[in-house]
Amino acid sequence: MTTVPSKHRVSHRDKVETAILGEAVRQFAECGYEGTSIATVAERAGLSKQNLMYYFPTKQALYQRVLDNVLDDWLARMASLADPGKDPGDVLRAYVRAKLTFSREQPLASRVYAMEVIGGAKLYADQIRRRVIPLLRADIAVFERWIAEGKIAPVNATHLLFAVWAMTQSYADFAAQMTLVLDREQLQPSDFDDAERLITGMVLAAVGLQENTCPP
Amino acid sequence: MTTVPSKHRVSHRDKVETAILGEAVRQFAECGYEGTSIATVAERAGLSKQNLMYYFPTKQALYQRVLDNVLDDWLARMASLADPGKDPGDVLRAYVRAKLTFSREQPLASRVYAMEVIGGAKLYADQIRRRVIPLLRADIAVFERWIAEGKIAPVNATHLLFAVWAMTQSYADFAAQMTLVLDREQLQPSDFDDAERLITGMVLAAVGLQENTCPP
DNA sequence: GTCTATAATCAGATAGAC
DNA sequence: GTCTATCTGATTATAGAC
Repeated sequence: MTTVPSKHRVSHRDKVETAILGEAVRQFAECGYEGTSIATVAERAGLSKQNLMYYFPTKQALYQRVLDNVLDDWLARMASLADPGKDPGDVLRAYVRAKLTFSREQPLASRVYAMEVIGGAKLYADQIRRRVIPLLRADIAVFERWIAEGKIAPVNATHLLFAVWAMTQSYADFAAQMTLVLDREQLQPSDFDDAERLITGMVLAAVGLQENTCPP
Repeated sequence: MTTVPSKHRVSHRDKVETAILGEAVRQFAECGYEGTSIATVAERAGLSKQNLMYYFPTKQALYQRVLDNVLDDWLARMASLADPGKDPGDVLRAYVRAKLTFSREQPLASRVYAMEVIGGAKLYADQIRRRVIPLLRADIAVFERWIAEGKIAPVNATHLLFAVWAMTQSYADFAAQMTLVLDREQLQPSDFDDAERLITGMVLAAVGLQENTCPP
């Protein structure tokens, strides 16, 4: 049960767990929870199924750990971006950029989370309630305060956040369709630059911080 | 193999297939392809698993039919909305409304499609290439023509379409998370009204057809 | 078209030697 | 910690009577 304290900086257990989790997030993202077999994950991580189950006693435990890691990473990037004291334009730009960076750097993580939510979040609703919703509500409250102070145009703050979430998230989740439209093997850095420009422009125009005009 | 021509307006086969497909789309949306068992679908549709397999010889055949129906419905709603001769504002409003209506009326269909794309569209990439991409490309071309004619502001038309797609689609796919934020059992008609107002406002502001200003 | 019966396979999980 | 061996249950799919 307990582990002997290791003198190595990175224990063997950590190394093996990292390898397992790296393959697990890939499989869960591609095939979903039920479509993923722990035998496949084990094989690609370079160990036997039985050995994997020494580190993660059940498939659910593995899945929960993957989701926990996804959420940890995401929360670390997104926490306390929205500060009512900062400039609204700066915050909105940073917000879009941070979410888009997550989609670019951790597309598999994004897809695992998306699949869980689409399926109704039956296994993870409680964690979302506890860890995600408060953050989203706080962000919405900041937007609403700016509106009350007349710093941004009076839009529906909740749905504005939904919109930002959706637009940025889709560059991970719907990448397969986007690459078909763009006729590429995979999304390029320049695609993310284009996305950031367009989304930022949309959001700023929506809240009255930027004017997009037609040429006369 | 072949069916005797029926004198009934709706054949027995049609009725049974409709019942099966109705449960199948629900199961595939909730549990994904691998997570769905045809035995469960059959039971909820009121027949035996073996009987279901008389109508759909394999699980894949059932899944393909579900996806085909999803796409048929979506294409019927979205085809030829973007007409370069029409008023850009009217077209964009209609586009947002049509996609949002689909998310409200057919959330399960939307989720099945989303899961397939997130997983890499391994089974359905060809159909998407043949039936979806041309439509999206045509829409993009219309947007670009309006830009060239100076009718809307010069934004990246491709990513504008991605944005509209993402924002509207998310009211089906991410409904589970939205209801947690909004603290509701399920999304209400008023939520879709709010969404339509915000998204339409964002899109029109982005292309310079509407000014959103802060109060002074 | 619907049923009973069953084949064939594969999954997650456990036991125990080393 | 890692291995061999095995259990148990579920799943897709088929065969054939009626």
